[in-house]
Amino acid sequence: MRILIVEDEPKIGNYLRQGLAEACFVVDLARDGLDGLHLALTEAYDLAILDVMLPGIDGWQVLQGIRRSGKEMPVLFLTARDDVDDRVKGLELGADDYLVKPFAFSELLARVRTLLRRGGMAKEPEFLRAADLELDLMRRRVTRSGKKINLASKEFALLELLLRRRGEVLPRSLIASQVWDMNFDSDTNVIEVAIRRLRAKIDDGFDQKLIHTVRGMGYVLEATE
Amino acid sequence: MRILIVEDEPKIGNYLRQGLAEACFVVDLARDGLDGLHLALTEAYDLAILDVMLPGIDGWQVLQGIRRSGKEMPVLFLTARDDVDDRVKGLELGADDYLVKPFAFSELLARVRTLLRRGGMAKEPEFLRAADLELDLMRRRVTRSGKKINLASKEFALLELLLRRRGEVLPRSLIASQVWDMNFDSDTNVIEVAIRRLRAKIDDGFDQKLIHTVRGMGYVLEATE
DNA sequence: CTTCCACGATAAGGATTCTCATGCGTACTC
DNA sequence: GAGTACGCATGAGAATCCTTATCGTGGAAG
Repeated sequence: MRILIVEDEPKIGNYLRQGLAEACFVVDLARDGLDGLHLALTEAYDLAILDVMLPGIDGWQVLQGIRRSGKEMPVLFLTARDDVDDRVKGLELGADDYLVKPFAFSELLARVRTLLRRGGMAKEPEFLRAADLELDLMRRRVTRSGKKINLASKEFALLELLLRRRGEVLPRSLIASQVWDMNFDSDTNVIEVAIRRLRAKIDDGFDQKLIHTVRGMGYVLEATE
Repeated sequence: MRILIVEDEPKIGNYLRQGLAEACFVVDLARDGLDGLHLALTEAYDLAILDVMLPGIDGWQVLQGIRRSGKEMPVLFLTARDDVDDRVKGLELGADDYLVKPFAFSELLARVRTLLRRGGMAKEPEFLRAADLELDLMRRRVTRSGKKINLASKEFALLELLLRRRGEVLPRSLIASQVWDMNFDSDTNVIEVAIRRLRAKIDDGFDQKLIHTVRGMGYVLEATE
């Protein structure tokens, strides 16, 4: 699988190249937008990773150039934390996914694999919803009935999992593996505690409870009444 | 690559099978020692993952049976946190690596890959040392001049990295990627803070400092005088 | 030699997350 | 129906880790 990286910061670029090479990808690295676009048009890649902020022409323009040429490989955008609008714009222009800097390499790898598996079709959704609860994946923000709710990172990860598999009863083992990178320790109740904290933030004070306990099975997020 | 798992707890066994299958390994799962040994002897595996506590014959006996038959594939042991002696025994019997339950799946995967890459030769060391500092990888314990030092997990990971590459100057970017799963955020000083905490525990109060700052480069652990 | 600046050290504070202890409710047994 | 065991809920406390702010120091430039 061939991947094109367009990234001007040498530290990041080299790290990505090295990390992806170790994961058995063939990687080309371009240091600016022009080089990147040129490579993208003359070579055949299965995926492109574009930084938004680039010297010369920026990531959007590279993306536009790629799409105009008719190339359809999936594109993953790298954006700075604050430039939310950039992210929206990138998705509108035809990016398939985005990643906010700073990010964990494992996160990048996971997304790269996902994009390659499904060939770039079916973009990442931007929102997850259930009843009046809304989770904004891009902005990493959560609201219920329009009211902003602040979630810590574990809380967010847990809610994201519950929402992605809304209606399914998720056993603890699954939750542990997804949110905690797996932990077979039975003598801990981190999950209960985390659920408790999450409930306090998204269910307490609301009539309609969204998180339900299924005794002996696990937890579901459901908007049934 | 074919992997044999011998694990009686269904939760763990299934999870391992699934996770390793997703990582493109061919996996067989045995629920007890006898089945496991039988499979190990009749089929050809590139690696075996053995739980110590098993119904019927235990993990050591399976290992002994494997070795007696002349099979040399690498063996990774899974042990409970408390049974330290078990771990030592396992290594003496010819295991190549061990993992303490509970563990992160990513950790397991990393070790599996390492073992497969080097074909099981060259066992994991049990200790890392520098001057009078000793890090016990199995017990996850650290002593200096024989005095026990309690380290938090990040501190331990950092010290382990420094010790594994003792004498090398490690740039921040490397440390960040290894200990923090990479983080390109420049406006944080987590590393300095972590180094500080680590120094407080292993260098403060000792004449011979082990952690040295190399201005503009990074940090080294060295026992030079 | 002095000044300035970048880099690192350090302290303090806060946020997050885990552990532990305990309470409650449900389901099962007798 | 009473007793009991188990699973989950909850609260309190602590450990760990990160952020921010400030200070110090070494090295380069003038």
